[in-house]
Amino acid sequence: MTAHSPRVPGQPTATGDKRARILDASERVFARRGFFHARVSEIAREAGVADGTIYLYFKNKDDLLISLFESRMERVTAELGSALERVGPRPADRLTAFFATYAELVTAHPELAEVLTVELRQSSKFMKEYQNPRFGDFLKLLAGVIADGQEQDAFDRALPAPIAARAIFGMLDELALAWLLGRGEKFDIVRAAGSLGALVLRGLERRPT
Amino acid sequence: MTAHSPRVPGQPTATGDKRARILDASERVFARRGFFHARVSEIAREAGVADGTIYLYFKNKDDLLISLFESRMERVTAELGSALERVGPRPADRLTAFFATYAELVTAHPELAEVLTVELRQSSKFMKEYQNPRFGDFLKLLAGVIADGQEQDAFDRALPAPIAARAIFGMLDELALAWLLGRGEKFDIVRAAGSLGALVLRGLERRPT
Amino acid sequence: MTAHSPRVPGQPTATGDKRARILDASERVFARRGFFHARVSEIAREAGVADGTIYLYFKNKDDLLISLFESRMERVTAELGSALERVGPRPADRLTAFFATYAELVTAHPELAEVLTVELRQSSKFMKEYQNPRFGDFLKLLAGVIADGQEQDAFDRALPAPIAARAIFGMLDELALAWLLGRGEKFDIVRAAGSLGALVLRGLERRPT
Amino acid sequence: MTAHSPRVPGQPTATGDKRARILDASERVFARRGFFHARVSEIAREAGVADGTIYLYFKNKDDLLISLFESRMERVTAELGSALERVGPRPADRLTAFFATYAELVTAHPELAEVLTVELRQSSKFMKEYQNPRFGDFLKLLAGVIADGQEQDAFDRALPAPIAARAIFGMLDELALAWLLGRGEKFDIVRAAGSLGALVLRGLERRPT
DNA sequence: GATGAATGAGGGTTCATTCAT
DNA sequence: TATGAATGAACCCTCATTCAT
Repeated sequence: MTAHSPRVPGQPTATGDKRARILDASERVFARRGFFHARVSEIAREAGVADGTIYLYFKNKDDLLISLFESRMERVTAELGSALERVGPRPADRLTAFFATYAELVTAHPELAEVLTVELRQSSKFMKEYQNPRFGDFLKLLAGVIADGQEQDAFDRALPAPIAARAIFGMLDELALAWLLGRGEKFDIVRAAGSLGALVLRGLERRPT
Repeated sequence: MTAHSPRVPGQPTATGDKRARILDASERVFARRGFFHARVSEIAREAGVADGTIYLYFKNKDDLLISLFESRMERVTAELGSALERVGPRPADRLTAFFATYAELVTAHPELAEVLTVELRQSSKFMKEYQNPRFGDFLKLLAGVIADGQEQDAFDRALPAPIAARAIFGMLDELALAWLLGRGEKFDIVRAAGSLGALVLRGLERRPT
Repeated sequence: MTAHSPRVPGQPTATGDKRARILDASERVFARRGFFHARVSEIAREAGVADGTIYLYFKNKDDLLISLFESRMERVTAELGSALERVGPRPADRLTAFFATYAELVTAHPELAEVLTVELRQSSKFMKEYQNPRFGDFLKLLAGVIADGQEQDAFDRALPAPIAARAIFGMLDELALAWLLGRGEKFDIVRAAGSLGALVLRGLERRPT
Repeated sequence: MTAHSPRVPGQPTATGDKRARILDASERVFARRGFFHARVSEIAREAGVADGTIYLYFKNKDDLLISLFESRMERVTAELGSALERVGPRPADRLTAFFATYAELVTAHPELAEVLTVELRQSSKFMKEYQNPRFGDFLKLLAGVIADGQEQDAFDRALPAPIAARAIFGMLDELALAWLLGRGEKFDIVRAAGSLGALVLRGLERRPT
């Protein structure tokens, strides 16, 4: 590590470490309070840095949220991508794996889910200029599975793949929200996602005549 | 309606009219700015009343949002309810009508959709104590259709009806969001909802063996 | 009672009755909340009239306080005046009676005492233009007793009578305040006033050489 | 005092300086407008700080008033305490010094007197929970002088020392108020306090039979 | 006279952001 | 880089007062 640490993207540096700590803290605080009720100073305290330090790594509070989305959506998409690879090329298997893996991610990272579920939507509205490219990647991954199925004549073509992907995300997202808010009477989200996946698959699959 | 409108208790009066104007204004302003960025004074100006007047009808800004939800969800549920009645008793028909009617409501009332889609979620988080009974009614209507289908052996029983209802709402909600934000490249949401409804129906229906 | 009810000062009229109810209510509310924290609407509710009605009898909230002072100080001065008359002409007896009667008034009308003790002072500052003539009468009554004693060579002349009167009022006022705030551990204010009166009398009386 | 003032814990620092400036400003503004009419922004302007800075040092406007009381009563009690020490142990001398010093403090710090005289009373009512420990210390100092006199058989025992102290404070306080409000026709408060002190002393002293 | 719904000015307080150290 | 004290714009809400009925 030299005095002028070279910024290697994706490589943790001293700087990168502090940046990551701020992102982790903001994830917890946004999950706890929501974006608008979260205070920058609380994030700073939770990250163990001074308030001003946050502004060395992020332009402002909005940028912090956006950066958090990008960071986390990137991870989520990567995780789902490798899960799909593991199950092989068949669209039906991949779609099933998508549902299962998404549900597992939610249970493993409820704070992440809380932020993505609630705040992503908020932000997509009041930051219309922000195109959220990582969320686009996520949708493309899902749409790709569906488009593959359609091209292979395994899936019905009535619904354009991007719209189907969007609707499926809506299902999973709402399922996650219900699970997150239903503290106490929590249902089994992994099982529910499995049934939902089966339902969607049946709905998509072309019937042999 | 005579010049001296009779005071029928429980019926909207001159007072009810002002309350309604405030709710209408808040719907537009919340849709435009989002709840947090909306200023009470802007709602007042848009409603043609003084700032303080709002506080004669609503406890505070939060209560205004909650009241807006209750008012609008009640309407939406009523609208969907009568649409379901019109198509008769068959669960498959009712489910199809649900998808179609929801999409029509979104196109007819984009501001309402904007508020429900984006702010309902926000509020369900930061007002965890608020149980949102009207949204519950909405879900019950949908869950009832599914439960009926399951009882009549028309629909698969793998997924509990309330969870299926929740997931379907998520689909439609996300579809609405995509449509609302996709200014310019707007797809046909009614057609998309139709295809989605068919997909879900196929997924739910028990296959003849 | 004719249509234009003649305003006979000091005579209760239909109007006077409502005015009196408002004054009574304001006494209780000012005592309970203090002038600044008292709300006009609370006074109206307590008086059983509409908010606007108060403005038919009083110019504004300040005027309500001033009118309350005048009304109550008039009563207090009258009460003290007749007590002094009952004990005869001797300044020493009259001074003693003043202390005793003041203490009795406080115990009999704690709400009145609360208002006079706390709010009179506040108002004497922020309403410097208001000369408070009834409080002047009150002080004159007391100063008169002292001046009589001085003229009769019964009391020392070192202190001008108006200043002595003011100081004595300060004593009694502070005593009342201590008694009012000391809920629970209340001392016997009548006895304390008696001792204080004796102390002041000894201090005032010219010593036989 | 070196250029780099050493950080002695408990000693005023740069921070302490700003706090003191806010307290000084609030003293002037409260004296000028009264607590309720004083605006926080006016205090900030007068202190040469931003509005928000006040909230770094004080919880809210009420806390500012309370802190002002504590700060000033502490000073007053300290000043009176050292004056009493200077005149020696005799209760009669100490009581006389108390009257004189109090009057001198009022003339030297009229704004302080204005706040203590008018606002202390107000606050003791609407902040009943606030026990005002510094005012308690002040009263204890005075009560101590009287109790000493009573123990030494120099003063009459009819009146409990705390009540006598309270009454004497009432005298001085009312005297200060009359002096402060009597702009233009100001009497000589130091002389008046001297006469009053003599009066009280005569009243307290046990007569040789 | 009496009402009370409506008004709207006013202000305490918060908190994202800055910058001297 | 890092700090955190200081900033000051922004805003929700209160409540004395008015006036149409």
